[in-house]
Amino acid sequence: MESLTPTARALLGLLHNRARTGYELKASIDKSVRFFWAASYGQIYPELKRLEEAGLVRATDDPRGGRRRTVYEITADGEAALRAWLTDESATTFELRDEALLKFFFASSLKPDETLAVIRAKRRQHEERLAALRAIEDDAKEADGFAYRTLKYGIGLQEYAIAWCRDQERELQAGAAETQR
Amino acid sequence: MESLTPTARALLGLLHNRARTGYELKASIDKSVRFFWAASYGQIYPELKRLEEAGLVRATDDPRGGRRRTVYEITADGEAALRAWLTDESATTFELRDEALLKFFFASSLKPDETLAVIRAKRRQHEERLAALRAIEDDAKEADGFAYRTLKYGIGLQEYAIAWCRDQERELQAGAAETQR
DNA sequence: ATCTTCATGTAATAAGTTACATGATTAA
DNA sequence: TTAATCATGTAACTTATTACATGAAGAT
Repeated sequence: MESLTPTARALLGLLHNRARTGYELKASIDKSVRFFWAASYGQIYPELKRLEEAGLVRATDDPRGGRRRTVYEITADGEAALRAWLTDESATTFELRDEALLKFFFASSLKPDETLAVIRAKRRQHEERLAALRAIEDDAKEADGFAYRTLKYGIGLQEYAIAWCRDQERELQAGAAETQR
Repeated sequence: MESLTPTARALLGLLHNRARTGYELKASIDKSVRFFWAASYGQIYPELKRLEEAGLVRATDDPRGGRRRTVYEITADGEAALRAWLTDESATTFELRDEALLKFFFASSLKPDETLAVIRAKRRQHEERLAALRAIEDDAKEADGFAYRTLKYGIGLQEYAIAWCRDQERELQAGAAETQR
C-alpha cells in the first residue's frame, strides 16, 4: 500500500469532523489550513478517488435536485490511517518559498528607492495575508481550540514579517537621509 | 522568450557577485537562501543550460587537472534580466508548507501527551533550523548587509515558532494538570 | 434574465526531489 | 588506502497549479 501525501491526510483530517463533498473540502481548506497547506481542485478530486480506492473514505452519491453531488465520509481504516499519521514521529515537511525575500537578498545592486519598493511589496503581501487570516478568526473560534491556536500562530507570523519590513524600511530611509547630508 | 523561474533568477542573483560552477552555486544556496528558497542539483544544472541557451549566462570550461569543470558567469543580458525581475512589482510567490502545523491543527482527536509529542517535534525542527542559520551567521556577516538582514529575519522567524511551541506546551501541561485535580 | 454559488472533473504544464551513475582530487 | 570533497549530469517520479469544460440551483 502506497503511503499517503500530506494533502490526502489533510483531507482525512477534515473528514474526521464531518462528511463533505470535494467542493466543501476545498472551501474548508481555504478557511482554515490554507495559509500553511494549500490545495486545489486539481489535487482534491483525484486524491479523494485514491483515498476511496484505498478504502480510507466512502463515497456516497447525494444529489441536490438535478445537481449531482458526492459526499465523502471517513472509514474506520481512514481513522486508523489518520491516527497513525498524527502520532508518527518521523520527519515532517517544512518548506518556505518567499520570492520577495529572495529579491531583498539580492538588493545590493539596487538603488535605495528600488529596495524600498521591494520591501513595501513584501509588507503589503503580508498585510493582505494578515487581513485574510483575521477574516476567518470568527470561524476558527467556533471550531475547536486547535484551529484557533493555529490561526493565532499564523497571525503572529504575519505580524512578525510586517514588523521586520517596517524596520527595514525605517533603516533604509535613515541610511538614505544620512547619505544626503 | 519564456520567462524565468524564480530559481533561475536566484542563480542569476548569485552569479551577479561572481562566476561559479553548478556545484558552487548549490553550496552557495545552501549557505544563504536555502531556508526560504531551496534548490537541488536536479534543478540547478538543467536551469543553467536553459540560462545559457537564453544568453543570460556564459559557460566556460575551466578544468582543474583531469576534472572537468564549467564556470558560469552572468552576461549583460543576464544582468538586465536580473534587474528587471528585482524591480518588477508584480506578485511574488509566497508559500508555506508545514506538515507539523497540519498535525497540530487536527490534534483534537489526540490525547494530551500525543499532542505534546506533535508540538515537541515541531519545536525540535525549528531548533534545528535555527542552529543551521546560526551556523552560517559569520558567512552572512562577511557578505553584504542584505544577506545578513535576511538571515536575521530567518532567525527571528524560527525564534517566533519556537516560542509559540513552548507556549503551547505550557498550556497543554497546565490543562492536563487541571484535569487531574 | 443573469450573476453567483454549488459541484465535478481533466489535460496540460510546471516545478521540483530523489536516486542513481560517473569519476577526479585532496586530506587523513 | 580510504574517506571526503569536488564536479556533472539524468531519468523517474511526485506533487501541484492553471486553465478549461460542463452544468444545475439559487439569488437579484
